[in-house]
Amino acid sequence: MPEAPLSSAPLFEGLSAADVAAILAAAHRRRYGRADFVCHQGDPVDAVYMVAGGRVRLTQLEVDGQEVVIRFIGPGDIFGAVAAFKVTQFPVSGEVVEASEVLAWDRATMVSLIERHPRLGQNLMAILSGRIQEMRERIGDLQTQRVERRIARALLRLAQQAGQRTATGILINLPLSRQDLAEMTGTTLYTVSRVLSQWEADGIVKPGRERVEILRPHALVTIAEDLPSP
Amino acid sequence: MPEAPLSSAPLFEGLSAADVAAILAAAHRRRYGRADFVCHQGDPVDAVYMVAGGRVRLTQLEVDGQEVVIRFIGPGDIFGAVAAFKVTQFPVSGEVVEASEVLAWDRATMVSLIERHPRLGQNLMAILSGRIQEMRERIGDLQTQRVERRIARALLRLAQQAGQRTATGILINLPLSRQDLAEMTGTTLYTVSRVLSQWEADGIVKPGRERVEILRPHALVTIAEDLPSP
DNA sequence: CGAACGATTGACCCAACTCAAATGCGGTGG
DNA sequence: CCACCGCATTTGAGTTGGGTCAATCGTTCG
Repeated sequence: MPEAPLSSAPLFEGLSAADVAAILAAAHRRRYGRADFVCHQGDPVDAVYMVAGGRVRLTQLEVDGQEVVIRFIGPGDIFGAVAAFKVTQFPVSGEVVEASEVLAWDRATMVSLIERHPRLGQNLMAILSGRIQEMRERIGDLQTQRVERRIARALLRLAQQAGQRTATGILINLPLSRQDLAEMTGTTLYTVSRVLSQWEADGIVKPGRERVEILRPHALVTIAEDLPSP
Repeated sequence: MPEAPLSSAPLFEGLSAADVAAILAAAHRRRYGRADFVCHQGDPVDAVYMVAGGRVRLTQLEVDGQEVVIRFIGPGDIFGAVAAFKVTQFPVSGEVVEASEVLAWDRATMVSLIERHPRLGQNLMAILSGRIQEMRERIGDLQTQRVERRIARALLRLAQQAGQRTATGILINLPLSRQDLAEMTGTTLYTVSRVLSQWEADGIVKPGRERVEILRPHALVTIAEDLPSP
Protein backbone atom coordinates (compact mmCIF):
# COMPACT_ATOMS: atom_id res chain seq x y z
CA MET A 1 0.00 0.00 0.00
CA PRO A 2 1.66 3.21 -1.11
CA GLU A 3 1.91 5.67 1.76
CA ALA A 4 2.26 9.35 0.89
CA PRO A 5 5.18 10.95 2.73
CA LEU A 6 4.22 12.96 5.78
CA SER A 7 5.72 16.07 4.27
CA SER A 8 2.76 16.25 1.91
CA ALA A 9 0.27 16.38 4.76
CA PRO A 10 -2.14 19.32 4.66
CA LEU A 11 -0.56 20.67 7.84
CA PHE A 12 2.69 21.26 5.96
CA GLU A 13 1.29 22.73 2.79
CA GLY A 14 3.28 25.62 1.40
CA LEU A 15 6.22 25.06 3.73
CA SER A 16 9.74 24.37 2.48
CA ALA A 17 11.25 20.93 2.91
CA ALA A 18 13.70 22.40 5.40
CA ASP A 19 10.92 23.93 7.46
CA VAL A 20 8.98 20.68 7.44
CA ALA A 21 12.07 18.80 8.53
CA ALA A 22 12.57 21.22 11.39
CA ILE A 23 8.96 20.93 12.46
CA LEU A 24 9.04 17.14 12.30
CA ALA A 25 12.26 17.12 14.29
CA ALA A 26 10.52 18.96 17.11
CA ALA A 27 7.97 16.17 17.57
CA HIS A 28 8.04 13.18 19.85
CA ARG A 29 7.19 9.81 18.37
CA ARG A 30 5.33 6.89 19.78
CA ARG A 31 4.15 3.53 18.43
CA TYR A 32 0.92 1.69 19.15
CA GLY A 33 -0.48 -1.71 18.29
CA ARG A 34 -3.99 -2.73 17.32
CA ALA A 35 -6.63 -2.10 20.02
CA ASP A 36 -4.30 0.20 21.95
CA PHE A 37 -5.77 3.54 22.91
CA VAL A 38 -3.72 6.54 21.92
CA CYS A 39 -5.93 8.69 24.11
CA HIS A 40 -8.90 8.37 26.42
CA GLN A 41 -11.76 10.81 26.60
CA GLY A 42 -11.19 13.02 29.62
CA ASP A 43 -7.40 12.61 29.70
CA PRO A 44 -5.58 15.92 30.04
CA VAL A 45 -4.01 17.07 26.77
CA ASP A 46 -1.27 19.50 26.22
CA ALA A 47 -0.18 18.59 22.76
CA VAL A 48 -1.16 18.35 19.13
CA TYR A 49 -0.86 14.90 17.56
CA MET A 50 -0.39 13.62 14.05
CA VAL A 51 -0.81 10.07 12.81
CA ALA A 52 2.40 9.11 11.00
CA GLY A 53 1.24 5.65 9.96
CA GLY A 54 -1.64 3.27 10.61
CA ARG A 55 -5.18 4.17 11.46
CA VAL A 56 -7.08 5.37 14.51
CA ARG A 57 -10.78 5.47 15.28
CA LEU A 58 -11.94 8.51 17.25
CA THR A 59 -15.04 7.94 19.35
CA GLN A 60 -17.04 9.99 21.75
CA LEU A 61 -18.87 8.53 24.69
CA GLU A 62 -22.34 9.89 25.45
CA VAL A 63 -23.60 10.35 28.98
CA ASP A 64 -25.77 7.26 28.65
CA GLY A 65 -22.85 5.12 27.62
CA GLN A 66 -23.53 5.05 23.90
CA GLU A 67 -20.59 5.50 21.59
CA VAL A 68 -20.42 7.77 18.58
CA VAL A 69 -17.69 7.39 15.98
CA ILE A 70 -16.44 10.86 15.18
CA ARG A 71 -14.02 9.85 12.43
CA PHE A 72 -11.31 7.52 11.30
CA ILE A 73 -7.94 9.17 10.85
CA GLY A 74 -4.84 8.03 9.00
CA PRO A 75 -1.36 9.17 8.01
CA GLY A 76 -1.00 12.94 7.93
CA ASP A 77 -4.18 13.57 9.90
CA ILE A 78 -3.95 15.49 13.13
CA PHE A 79 -5.94 15.22 16.32
CA GLY A 80 -5.94 16.75 19.77
CA ALA A 81 -5.83 20.27 18.37
CA VAL A 82 -9.27 21.05 19.72
CA ALA A 83 -8.18 20.11 23.18
CA ALA A 84 -4.77 21.72 22.96
CA PHE A 85 -6.20 25.13 22.13
CA LYS A 86 -9.32 25.04 24.17
CA VAL A 87 -10.59 22.45 26.55
CA THR A 88 -7.38 20.80 27.82
CA GLN A 89 -9.11 17.43 28.02
CA PHE A 90 -9.46 14.96 25.22
CA PRO A 91 -13.04 15.20 24.04
CA VAL A 92 -12.71 11.82 22.34
CA SER A 93 -11.02 8.47 22.72
CA GLY A 94 -8.69 7.17 20.03
CA GLU A 95 -8.45 3.44 19.43
CA VAL A 96 -5.87 2.03 17.08
CA VAL A 97 -7.42 -0.16 14.42
CA GLU A 98 -4.22 -0.69 12.49
CA ALA A 99 -0.75 -0.52 14.06
CA SER A 100 0.17 3.13 14.21
CA GLU A 101 2.89 5.62 14.82
CA VAL A 102 1.96 8.99 16.26
CA LEU A 103 3.85 12.29 16.44
CA ALA A 104 3.26 14.81 19.20
CA TRP A 105 4.11 18.46 19.66
CA ASP A 106 3.39 19.87 23.07
CA ARG A 107 1.41 23.05 23.12
CA ALA A 108 4.26 25.46 23.85
CA THR A 109 6.34 23.92 21.08
CA MET A 110 3.48 24.20 18.61
CA VAL A 111 2.83 27.83 19.55
CA SER A 112 6.44 28.79 19.00
CA LEU A 113 6.59 26.81 15.75
CA ILE A 114 3.56 28.71 14.53
CA GLU A 115 5.18 32.01 15.42
CA ARG A 116 8.24 31.01 13.44
CA HIS A 117 6.20 29.59 10.54
CA PRO A 118 2.97 31.56 10.15
CA ARG A 119 1.90 29.29 7.33
CA LEU A 120 1.73 26.43 9.82
CA GLY A 121 -0.89 28.38 11.76
CA GLN A 122 -2.87 29.08 8.63
CA ASN A 123 -2.79 25.44 7.69
CA LEU A 124 -3.98 24.45 11.13
CA MET A 125 -6.82 26.93 10.82
CA ALA A 126 -7.71 25.52 7.42
CA ILE A 127 -7.74 22.00 8.83
CA LEU A 128 -9.99 22.97 11.71
CA SER A 129 -12.24 24.80 9.26
CA GLY A 130 -12.48 21.70 7.11
CA ARG A 131 -13.53 19.69 10.16
CA ILE A 132 -16.23 22.20 10.96
CA GLN A 133 -17.46 22.01 7.42
CA GLU A 134 -17.60 18.21 7.52
CA MET A 135 -19.47 18.23 10.77
CA ARG A 136 -21.99 20.73 9.49
CA GLU A 137 -22.67 18.36 6.63
CA ARG A 138 -23.03 15.49 9.02
CA ILE A 139 -25.46 17.47 11.17
CA GLY A 140 -27.46 18.33 8.06
CA ASP A 141 -27.55 14.67 7.11
CA LEU A 142 -28.65 13.53 10.52
CA GLN A 143 -31.40 16.10 10.64
CA THR A 144 -32.83 15.61 7.20
CA GLN A 145 -31.81 12.36 5.55
CA ARG A 146 -32.90 8.75 5.78
CA VAL A 147 -30.67 6.11 7.25
CA GLU A 148 -29.98 4.41 3.93
CA ARG A 149 -28.64 7.62 2.47
CA ARG A 150 -26.40 8.27 5.45
CA ILE A 151 -24.92 4.80 5.24
CA ALA A 152 -24.24 5.25 1.53
CA ARG A 153 -22.48 8.53 2.19
CA ALA A 154 -20.44 7.08 5.03
CA LEU A 155 -19.26 4.22 2.81
CA LEU A 156 -18.30 6.61 0.04
CA ARG A 157 -16.37 8.78 2.46
CA LEU A 158 -14.58 5.73 3.85
CA ALA A 159 -13.80 4.51 0.35
CA GLN A 160 -12.17 7.83 -0.34
CA GLN A 161 -9.94 7.81 2.70
CA ALA A 162 -9.20 4.11 2.95
CA GLY A 163 -10.31 2.62 -0.33
CA GLN A 164 -8.26 0.06 -2.17
CA ARG A 165 -8.96 -0.92 -5.73
CA THR A 166 -9.55 -4.63 -6.26
CA ALA A 167 -10.38 -6.80 -9.25
CA THR A 168 -14.08 -6.46 -8.54
CA GLY A 169 -14.46 -3.03 -6.95
CA ILE A 170 -13.23 -0.93 -4.06
CA LEU A 171 -12.42 -2.50 -0.74
CA ILE A 172 -12.58 -0.39 2.38
CA ASN A 173 -9.28 -1.32 3.86
CA LEU A 174 -10.15 -1.13 7.53
CA PRO A 175 -11.59 -3.49 10.07
CA LEU A 176 -15.09 -2.02 9.92
CA SER A 177 -17.89 -3.68 11.85
CA ARG A 178 -21.62 -3.11 11.40
CA GLN A 179 -21.49 -1.52 14.82
CA ASP A 180 -18.86 0.96 13.59
CA LEU A 181 -21.00 1.93 10.65
CA ALA A 182 -24.01 2.31 12.91
CA GLU A 183 -22.09 4.61 15.24
CA MET A 184 -20.93 6.70 12.31
CA THR A 185 -24.40 7.13 10.88
CA GLY A 186 -26.57 7.33 13.95
CA THR A 187 -28.42 4.07 13.60
CA THR A 188 -28.23 0.53 14.94
CA LEU A 189 -26.12 -2.39 13.84
CA TYR A 190 -29.35 -4.21 12.93
CA THR A 191 -30.42 -1.59 10.49
CA VAL A 192 -26.96 -1.42 8.96
CA SER A 193 -27.00 -5.17 8.53
CA ARG A 194 -30.39 -5.09 6.82
CA VAL A 195 -29.37 -2.29 4.47
CA LEU A 196 -26.14 -4.02 3.51
CA SER A 197 -28.00 -7.30 2.92
CA GLN A 198 -30.39 -5.51 0.60
CA TRP A 199 -27.52 -3.88 -1.25
CA GLU A 200 -25.79 -7.22 -1.52
CA ALA A 201 -28.90 -8.65 -3.17
CA ASP A 202 -28.77 -5.71 -5.58
CA GLY A 203 -25.11 -6.42 -6.31
CA ILE A 204 -23.99 -3.04 -5.04
CA VAL A 205 -21.73 -4.19 -2.21
CA LYS A 206 -20.13 -7.36 -0.94
CA PRO A 207 -20.20 -7.29 2.85
CA GLY A 208 -18.06 -9.55 4.99
CA ARG A 209 -16.98 -9.89 8.57
CA GLU A 210 -15.66 -6.45 9.56
CA ARG A 211 -15.24 -5.57 5.93
CA VAL A 212 -17.16 -4.04 3.07
CA GLU A 213 -16.31 -4.08 -0.59
CA ILE A 214 -18.07 -1.71 -2.93
CA LEU A 215 -18.87 -3.37 -6.24
CA ARG A 216 -20.82 -0.59 -7.94
CA PRO A 217 -19.71 2.74 -6.53
CA HIS A 218 -21.93 4.59 -8.93
CA ALA A 219 -25.05 2.92 -7.59
CA LEU A 220 -24.01 4.01 -4.13
CA VAL A 221 -23.58 7.57 -5.34
CA THR A 222 -27.07 7.41 -6.77
CA ILE A 223 -28.42 6.44 -3.37
CA ALA A 224 -26.29 9.00 -1.59
CA GLU A 225 -27.48 11.77 -3.85
CA ASP A 226 -31.02 10.51 -3.76
CA LEU A 227 -31.22 10.44 -7.53
CA PRO A 228 -33.83 8.34 -9.32
CA SER A 229 -32.16 4.96 -9.81
CA PRO A 230 -31.52 4.76 -13.55
CA MET B 1 -30.02 45.30 27.86
CA PRO B 2 -26.38 45.58 28.93
CA GLU B 3 -24.08 44.80 26.02
CA ALA B 4 -20.56 43.71 26.87
CA PRO B 5 -17.96 45.80 25.04
CA LEU B 6 -16.47 44.18 21.99
CA SER B 7 -13.02 44.35 23.49
CA SER B 8 -14.01 41.55 25.86
CA ALA B 9 -14.88 39.21 22.98
CA PRO B 10 -13.11 35.83 23.09
CA LEU B 11 -11.24 36.78 19.93
CA PHE B 12 -9.42 39.53 21.82
CA GLU B 13 -8.62 37.65 24.97
CA GLY B 14 -5.19 38.35 26.38
CA LEU B 15 -4.53 41.28 24.05
CA SER B 16 -3.78 44.77 25.32
CA ALA B 17 -6.37 47.51 24.89
CA ALA B 18 -4.05 49.19 22.41
CA ASP B 19 -3.74 46.02 20.34
CA VAL B 20 -7.49 45.52 20.35
CA ALA B 21 -8.03 49.10 19.26
CA ALA B 22 -5.58 48.63 16.41
CA ILE B 23 -7.27 45.42 15.32
CA LEU B 24 -10.73 46.96 15.48
CA ALA B 25 -9.48 49.95 13.51
CA ALA B 26 -8.48 47.64 10.67
CA ALA B 27 -12.05 46.39 10.20
CA HIS B 28 -14.75 47.64 7.93
CA ARG B 29 -18.20 48.19 9.41
CA ARG B 30 -21.61 47.61 7.98
CA ARG B 31 -25.17 47.86 9.33
CA TYR B 32 -28.13 45.63 8.59
CA GLY B 33 -31.82 45.67 9.42
CA ARG B 34 -34.13 42.83 10.39
CA ALA B 35 -34.59 40.16 7.70
CA ASP B 36 -31.55 41.38 5.75
CA PHE B 37 -29.05 38.73 4.80
CA VAL B 38 -25.48 39.44 5.81
CA CYS B 39 -24.36 36.57 3.60
CA HIS B 40 -25.81 33.96 1.28
CA GLN B 41 -24.69 30.37 1.10
CA GLY B 42 -22.41 30.04 -1.91
CA ASP B 43 -21.30 33.66 -1.99
CA PRO B 44 -17.53 34.04 -2.30
CA VAL B 45 -15.87 35.05 0.98
CA ASP B 46 -12.53 36.59 1.55
CA ALA B 47 -12.98 37.97 5.01
CA VAL B 48 -13.61 37.15 8.64
CA TYR B 49 -16.65 38.79 10.19
CA MET B 50 -17.66 39.72 13.71
CA VAL B 51 -21.10 40.70 14.94
CA ALA B 52 -20.74 44.03 16.75
CA GLY B 53 -24.38 44.33 17.77
CA GLY B 54 -27.69 42.62 17.10
CA ARG B 55 -28.24 38.99 16.26
CA VAL B 56 -27.88 36.78 13.20
CA ARG B 57 -29.25 33.34 12.41
CA LEU B 58 -26.91 31.09 10.45
CA THR B 59 -28.64 28.46 8.34
CA GLN B 60 -27.52 25.80 5.95
CA LEU B 61 -29.58 24.70 2.99
CA GLU B 62 -29.71 20.99 2.24
CA VAL B 63 -29.75 19.65 -1.30
CA ASP B 64 -33.45 18.83 -0.99
CA GLY B 65 -34.28 22.38 0.04
CA GLN B 66 -34.63 21.78 3.74
CA GLU B 67 -33.06 24.33 6.06
CA VAL B 68 -30.92 23.57 9.08
CA VAL B 69 -30.21 26.24 11.68
CA ILE B 70 -26.52 26.02 12.51
CA ARG B 71 -26.50 28.63 15.26
CA PHE B 72 -27.58 32.06 16.39
CA ILE B 73 -24.74 34.51 16.85
CA GLY B 74 -24.58 37.80 18.71
CA PRO B 75 -22.17 40.56 19.74
CA GLY B 76 -18.55 39.40 19.84
CA ASP B 77 -19.21 36.23 17.85
CA ILE B 78 -17.35 35.70 14.62
CA PHE B 79 -18.37 33.97 11.42
CA GLY B 80 -16.93 33.39 7.99
CA ALA B 81 -13.67 32.11 9.39
CA VAL B 82 -14.28 28.64 8.03
CA ALA B 83 -14.72 30.03 4.55
CA ALA B 84 -11.88 32.52 4.79
CA PHE B 85 -9.31 29.88 5.62
CA LYS B 86 -10.61 27.04 3.57
CA VAL B 87 -13.50 26.89 1.19
CA THR B 88 -13.75 30.48 -0.08
CA GLN B 89 -17.54 30.22 -0.29
CA PHE B 90 -19.96 30.86 2.52
CA PRO B 91 -21.15 27.45 3.67
CA VAL B 92 -24.14 29.09 5.36
CA SER B 93 -26.55 31.96 4.98
CA GLY B 94 -26.86 34.61 7.67
CA GLU B 95 -30.18 36.29 8.25
CA VAL B 96 -30.47 39.22 10.62
CA VAL B 97 -33.12 38.63 13.28
CA GLU B 98 -32.35 41.79 15.22
CA ALA B 99 -30.83 44.92 13.67
CA SER B 100 -27.11 44.32 13.52
CA GLU B 101 -23.75 45.85 12.92
CA VAL B 102 -21.01 43.70 11.49
CA LEU B 103 -17.24 44.13 11.33
CA ALA B 104 -15.14 42.61 8.55
CA TRP B 105 -11.45 41.95 8.12
CA ASP B 106 -10.41 40.73 4.72
CA ARG B 107 -8.27 37.66 4.67
CA ALA B 108 -4.94 39.34 3.93
CA THR B 109 -5.53 41.86 6.71
CA MET B 110 -6.40 39.11 9.17
CA VAL B 111 -3.32 37.10 8.24
CA SER B 112 -1.01 40.04 8.80
CA LEU B 113 -2.79 40.94 12.04
CA ILE B 114 -2.21 37.41 13.24
CA GLU B 115 1.47 37.62 12.39
CA ARG B 116 1.71 40.82 14.37
CA HIS B 117 -0.38 39.49 17.27
CA PRO B 118 0.16 35.75 17.64
CA ARG B 119 -2.34 35.66 20.45
CA LEU B 120 -5.02 36.61 17.97
CA GLY B 121 -4.26 33.46 16.02
CA GLN B 122 -4.40 31.35 19.14
CA ASN B 123 -7.73 32.86 20.08
CA LEU B 124 -9.09 32.15 16.64
CA MET B 125 -7.91 28.57 16.93
CA ALA B 126 -9.57 28.31 20.34
CA ILE B 127 -12.82 29.66 18.91
CA LEU B 128 -12.80 27.21 16.03
CA SER B 129 -12.01 24.42 18.48
CA GLY B 130 -14.96 25.43 20.59
CA ARG B 131 -17.20 25.25 17.55
CA ILE B 132 -15.94 21.78 16.75
CA GLN B 133 -16.62 20.72 20.28
CA GLU B 134 -20.18 22.08 20.17
CA MET B 135 -20.89 20.36 16.91
CA ARG B 136 -19.58 17.05 18.18
CA GLU B 137 -22.02 17.35 21.04
CA ARG B 138 -24.80 18.14 18.65
CA ILE B 139 -23.93 15.15 16.51
CA GLY B 140 -23.91 12.98 19.60
CA ASP B 141 -27.33 14.33 20.57
CA LEU B 142 -28.80 13.77 17.16
CA GLN B 143 -27.50 10.23 17.03
CA THR B 144 -28.52 9.10 20.45
CA GLN B 145 -31.12 11.32 22.11
CA ARG B 146 -34.87 11.71 21.91
CA VAL B 147 -36.42 14.81 20.46
CA GLU B 148 -37.71 16.12 23.79
CA ARG B 149 -34.24 16.10 25.22
CA ARG B 150 -32.77 17.91 22.23
CA ILE B 151 -35.37 20.64 22.43
CA ALA B 152 -34.67 21.10 26.13
CA ARG B 153 -30.95 21.41 25.44
CA ALA B 154 -31.53 23.87 22.61
CA LEU B 155 -33.68 26.07 24.82
CA LEU B 156 -31.11 26.05 27.59
CA ARG B 157 -28.36 26.97 25.13
CA LEU B 158 -30.49 29.80 23.74
CA ALA B 159 -31.29 31.00 27.26
CA GLN B 160 -27.59 31.21 27.95
CA GLN B 161 -26.79 33.24 24.88
CA ALA B 162 -29.90 35.39 24.63
CA GLY B 163 -31.71 34.95 27.92
CA GLN B 164 -33.23 37.86 29.76
CA ARG B 165 -34.37 37.62 33.34
CA THR B 166 -38.03 38.51 33.86
CA ALA B 167 -40.31 38.57 36.87
CA THR B 168 -41.45 35.04 36.16
CA GLY B 169 -38.47 33.35 34.57
CA ILE B 170 -36.05 33.67 31.66
CA LEU B 171 -37.22 35.02 28.35
CA ILE B 172 -35.36 34.03 25.21
CA ASN B 173 -34.93 37.45 23.74
CA LEU B 174 -35.11 36.54 20.07
CA PRO B 175 -37.88 36.10 17.54
CA LEU B 176 -37.87 32.32 17.72
CA SER B 177 -40.49 30.35 15.83
CA ARG B 178 -41.40 26.70 16.29
CA GLN B 179 -39.91 26.19 12.86
CA ASP B 180 -36.59 27.67 14.03
CA LEU B 181 -36.51 25.33 17.01
CA ALA B 182 -37.35 22.41 14.76
CA GLU B 183 -34.48 23.26 12.41
CA MET B 184 -32.10 23.52 15.33
CA THR B 185 -33.04 20.17 16.79
CA GLY B 186 -33.72 18.10 13.72
CA THR B 187 -37.43 17.63 14.09
CA THR B 188 -40.65 19.17 12.75
CA LEU B 189 -42.52 22.25 13.85
CA TYR B 190 -45.45 20.01 14.79
CA THR B 191 -43.43 18.01 17.23
CA VAL B 192 -41.90 21.14 18.75
CA SER B 193 -45.38 22.58 19.20
CA ARG B 194 -46.62 19.44 20.92
CA VAL B 195 -43.64 19.29 23.26
CA LEU B 196 -43.98 22.95 24.22
CA SER B 197 -47.69 22.52 24.84
CA GLN B 198 -46.97 19.64 27.17
CA TRP B 199 -44.33 21.66 28.99
CA GLU B 200 -46.72 24.56 29.27
CA ALA B 201 -49.23 22.28 30.91
CA ASP B 202 -46.48 21.23 33.32
CA GLY B 203 -45.70 24.88 34.05
CA ILE B 204 -42.16 24.58 32.73
CA VAL B 205 -42.35 27.10 29.88
CA LYS B 206 -44.69 29.80 28.63
CA PRO B 207 -44.65 29.69 24.84
CA GLY B 208 -45.94 32.56 22.71
CA ARG B 209 -45.87 33.66 19.12
CA GLU B 210 -42.23 33.51 18.11
CA ARG B 211 -41.18 33.59 21.73
CA VAL B 212 -40.48 31.23 24.58
CA GLU B 213 -40.15 32.04 28.23
CA ILE B 214 -38.66 29.51 30.58
CA LEU B 215 -40.45 29.42 33.90
CA ARG B 216 -38.67 26.55 35.59
CA PRO B 217 -35.17 26.26 34.15
CA HIS B 218 -34.31 23.53 36.56
CA ALA B 219 -37.08 21.31 35.25
CA LEU B 220 -35.68 21.80 31.78
CA VAL B 221 -32.22 20.83 32.97
CA THR B 222 -33.73 17.70 34.45
CA ILE B 223 -35.17 16.80 31.07
CA ALA B 224 -31.99 17.75 29.24
CA GLU B 225 -29.88 15.58 31.51
CA ASP B 226 -32.44 12.81 31.45
CA LEU B 227 -32.55 12.66 35.23
CA PRO B 228 -35.47 11.09 37.04
CA SER B 229 -37.96 13.94 37.52
CA PRO B 230 -37.89 14.62 41.27
C1' DC C 1 -12.95 -28.20 19.24
C1' DG C 2 -15.33 -24.94 21.65
C1' DA C 3 -15.90 -20.21 23.18
C1' DA C 4 -16.44 -15.67 21.83
C1' DC C 5 -17.83 -12.55 18.80
C1' DG C 6 -19.74 -10.57 14.55
C1' DA C 7 -23.60 -10.85 11.58
C1' DT C 8 -28.28 -12.00 10.09
C1' DT C 9 -33.18 -12.32 10.39
C1' DG C 10 -37.86 -12.22 12.19
C1' DA C 11 -41.50 -10.25 15.10
C1' DC C 12 -43.14 -6.52 17.39
C1' DC C 13 -43.71 -1.75 18.65
C1' DC C 14 -43.55 3.14 19.20
C1' DA C 15 -41.67 7.86 18.66
C1' DA C 16 -42.15 10.96 15.58
C1' DC C 17 -43.47 12.18 10.87
C1' DT C 18 -47.15 13.53 7.49
C1' DC C 19 -51.24 15.61 6.19
C1' DA C 20 -55.30 18.20 7.11
C1' DA C 21 -58.03 21.33 9.46
C1' DA C 22 -58.98 24.69 12.82
C1' DT C 23 -57.60 28.47 15.88
C1' DG C 24 -55.73 32.76 17.36
C1' DC C 25 -52.55 36.56 17.26
C1' DG C 26 -50.83 40.97 15.17
C1' DG C 27 -50.67 44.16 12.06
C1' DT C 28 -53.04 46.96 8.39
C1' DG C 29 -56.10 49.67 5.99
C1' DG C 30 -60.63 51.46 5.53
C1' DC D 1 -62.06 51.31 16.04
C1' DC D 2 -63.19 47.47 13.70
C1' DA D 3 -62.84 44.04 10.07
C1' DC D 4 -59.86 41.48 7.61
C1' DC D 5 -55.78 38.98 6.16
C1' DG D 6 -51.67 36.43 6.65
C1' DC D 7 -48.99 33.79 9.27
C1' DA D 8 -47.62 31.20 13.43
C1' DT D 9 -49.47 27.84 16.02
C1' DT D 10 -52.25 24.04 17.71
C1' DT D 11 -54.43 19.68 17.52
C1' DG D 12 -56.20 15.38 15.62
C1' DA D 13 -55.84 11.13 12.90
C1' DG D 14 -53.32 7.98 10.53
C1' DT D 15 -48.88 5.98 9.01
C1' DT D 16 -44.20 4.24 9.14
C1' DG D 17 -39.17 4.07 9.46
C1' DG D 18 -36.41 2.16 12.09
C1' DG D 19 -35.48 0.83 16.93
C1' DT D 20 -35.79 -3.19 20.34
C1' DC D 21 -35.48 -7.82 21.60
C1' DA D 22 -34.60 -12.52 20.84
C1' DA D 23 -32.99 -16.41 18.46
C1' DT D 24 -29.73 -18.39 15.26
C1' DC D 25 -25.87 -18.87 12.31
C1' DG D 26 -21.07 -18.58 10.78
C1' DT D 27 -16.09 -17.60 11.62
C1' DT D 28 -12.15 -16.88 13.75
C1' DC D 29 -8.87 -17.94 17.07
C1' DG D 30 -7.15 -19.64 21.36
